[in-house]
Amino acid sequence: MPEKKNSSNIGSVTKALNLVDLVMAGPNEGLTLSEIAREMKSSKSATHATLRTLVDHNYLRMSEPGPRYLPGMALIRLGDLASARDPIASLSRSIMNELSKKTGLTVRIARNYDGYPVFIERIDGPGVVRFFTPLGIRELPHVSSAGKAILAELSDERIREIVEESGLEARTPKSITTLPKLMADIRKIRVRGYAVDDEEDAQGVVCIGAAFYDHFGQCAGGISATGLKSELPIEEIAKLGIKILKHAEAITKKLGGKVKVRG
Amino acid sequence: MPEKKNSSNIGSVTKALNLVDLVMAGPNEGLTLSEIAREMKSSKSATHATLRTLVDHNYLRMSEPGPRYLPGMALIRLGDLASARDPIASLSRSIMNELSKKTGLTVRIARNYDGYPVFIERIDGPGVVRFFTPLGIRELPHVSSAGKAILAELSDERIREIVEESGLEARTPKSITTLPKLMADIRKIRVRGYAVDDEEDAQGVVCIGAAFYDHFGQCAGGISATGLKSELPIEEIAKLGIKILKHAEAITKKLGGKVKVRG
DNA sequence: GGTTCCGTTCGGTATTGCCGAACAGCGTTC
DNA sequence: GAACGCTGTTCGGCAATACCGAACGGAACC
Repeated sequence: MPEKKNSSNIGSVTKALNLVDLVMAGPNEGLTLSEIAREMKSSKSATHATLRTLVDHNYLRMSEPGPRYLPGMALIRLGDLASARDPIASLSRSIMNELSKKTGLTVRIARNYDGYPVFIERIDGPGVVRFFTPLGIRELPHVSSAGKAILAELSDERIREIVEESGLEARTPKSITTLPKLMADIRKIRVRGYAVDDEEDAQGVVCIGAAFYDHFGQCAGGISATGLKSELPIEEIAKLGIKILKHAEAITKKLGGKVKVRG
Repeated sequence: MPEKKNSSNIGSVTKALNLVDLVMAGPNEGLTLSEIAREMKSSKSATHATLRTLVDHNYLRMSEPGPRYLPGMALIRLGDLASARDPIASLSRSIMNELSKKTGLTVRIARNYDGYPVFIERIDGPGVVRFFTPLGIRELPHVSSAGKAILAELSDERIREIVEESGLEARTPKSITTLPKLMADIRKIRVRGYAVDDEEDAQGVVCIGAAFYDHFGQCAGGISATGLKSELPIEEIAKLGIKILKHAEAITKKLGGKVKVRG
């Protein structure tokens, strides 16, 4: 996913990084050299050289019997390091754990990336249900509680910009798909301090989120708790909202920020 | 850390990947272009092009005010994906959680990489103490319980090879530094099924580990629990060993392997 | 044994990534 | 205020180098 198609990038590096993404998106058994070369529309020899370089750096590894390429251990190493070096992720971890234990829900935090949420850490709930929630991806802001909590911290002007940029895609019949409806929800969020995603991203899935702030008073991101609709009756949501707001404030304090006063 | 200095690698890609490592090893505030160019012994313009490519792919990002380079969100994305795609890591997670909850210890699993342990997942204990335990790195096998548990599954011949390759570095006064002592410990591990690292890697830190097996009957890796020596009296260790062995067997079953019968 | 995939290696070509110089934006210092 | 040092950025020219295609060697399958 090359976000910006900036020219004057180094071609061989771009190719190598795209190749990593290709292997990551590939099947669990891995991909063969020929498959990769075909997909990359490049010669086998050139692809081979790139692959060897990536294998030498452990970005990829070869499967045990068949010569197939798989994700390598350097990716785990870099991900772990990046997570450990991210002040928001590392400072929030204990608070996320606490929230997950108290509520039994899956807890996530997102960074505020120019108004868009990027989830950077996740603590799965104890139940058998696992939510498909990839990390490190710039997500649409209007279909997650953390995203909406971040949106609510922006100016109305900036919200309109973002909506114009990326639209209001309907993930479910309950998704917010018009700007007036979104703004109405944003106003509610600004008053009560927490956001609710009631099956707006996935059917049967509810999540509640609140924003936290850095030492500049800027919105640094949002924390959210996710669960099944059947486990979260309406009357619980308000209570949970307050609880999540409290945990968001705890993160704000850890980041050295000022807790927002709500009227 | 380029493991093998294989020639005929793609230079610009190698440079780019080394550059990622450089930023990862750098300070939390990030590195400037000039600093990176100096360190890489390359011109600013060339380094700039490489950096831009990495930023476009989100491997790196720029710090908010000052133009400094920091780890990007793609690393978290790839690490999360790699972890999710690793069958050992994803199948073991629930078992690791259970073990951590029961014991209150930090639980880790390592893959068997040609006899060397590579830790791929970690669940921190509830306490305030955090152990510095990076993931995705080929570690020395003789200073961790998971490493020794994996070693015990190899032939004596292979163990000698590994010791010759990487030596027996002393991390603490209690580290095993001679082959006969290592072999004596290995024999004990083979009998009782679990390995103990009694302050052999770090002072005041104890860990206990056991191996698990894949459907070929090969040792796929090891699981270990880590805690402070003061929390783990000698008489507890045997009990804990049995407990960890049981959890290792649970992982073996999930991997479709056969549980080893011990005499 | 033939056929068809696979992965790997090897030179020739021209693409392309490198360098150094020059420019522009800040902050400090004199 | 102006000069300096440090940034990051851009541009053209040269040479290195990453590409390609062909050829080889091995495995699997018919």
